[in-house]
Amino acid sequence: MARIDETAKLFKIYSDVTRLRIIDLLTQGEFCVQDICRRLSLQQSTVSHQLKLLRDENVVTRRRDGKNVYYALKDEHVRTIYEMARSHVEEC
Amino acid sequence: MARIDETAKLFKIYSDVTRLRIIDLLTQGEFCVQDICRRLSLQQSTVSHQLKLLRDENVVTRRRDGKNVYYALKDEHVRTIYEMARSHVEEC
DNA sequence: TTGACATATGAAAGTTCAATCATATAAAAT
DNA sequence: ATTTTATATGATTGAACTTTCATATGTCAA
Repeated sequence: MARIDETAKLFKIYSDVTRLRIIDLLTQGEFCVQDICRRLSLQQSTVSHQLKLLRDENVVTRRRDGKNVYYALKDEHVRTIYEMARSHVEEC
Repeated sequence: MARIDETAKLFKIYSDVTRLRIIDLLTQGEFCVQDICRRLSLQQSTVSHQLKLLRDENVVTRRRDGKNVYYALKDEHVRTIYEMARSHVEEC
């Protein structure tokens, strides 16, 4: 039962369009918050809130460099999950 | 953009504990609505509503036999996605 | 040390979604 | 035909989630 809860949680973090757009961008590399805002036309607050959720679920890593904070996908796992889902969607 | 929307939708259908419990049960075979209710201790209405969502997203198939309606996982795709997510959770 | 820029975060507002209730439809049994 | 059993579904309520607004925190430059 706890296993199913965890699985639902895994799917949930990827189930929001804003978060998925951020993840999609991060497949291209590391970006700071501003970059993400500009590229995706999102408010800074929205992005920071979603990045916090992604961080809490170990989807992204955080690195501060001066005033900027850079985010990147945590590991290949994340990339794999995203790519797999994307390719599954293509097939339909 | 439409691709990302579709991907989010795919993740969303798997992101609810009740739906995931139903999917988990259906990995064992075909069950009618009542069976699902009994096995998972859920109300008939709850189960029917969730089965409708799963049907709309092509996760399950429906087969009527007399008064009963039997549901099963639509294809191996669904099984693959679920198994993959589960095994990913195990690793953490 | 003050001002400017970047990010984070609490609270309120807005939105989506699941469970429940009531009821409709469908099939079989009497 | 009517009752019983199984399933589906519209409407409502309540909870969970996302966005926005306002503001706080952190870093650098002047």
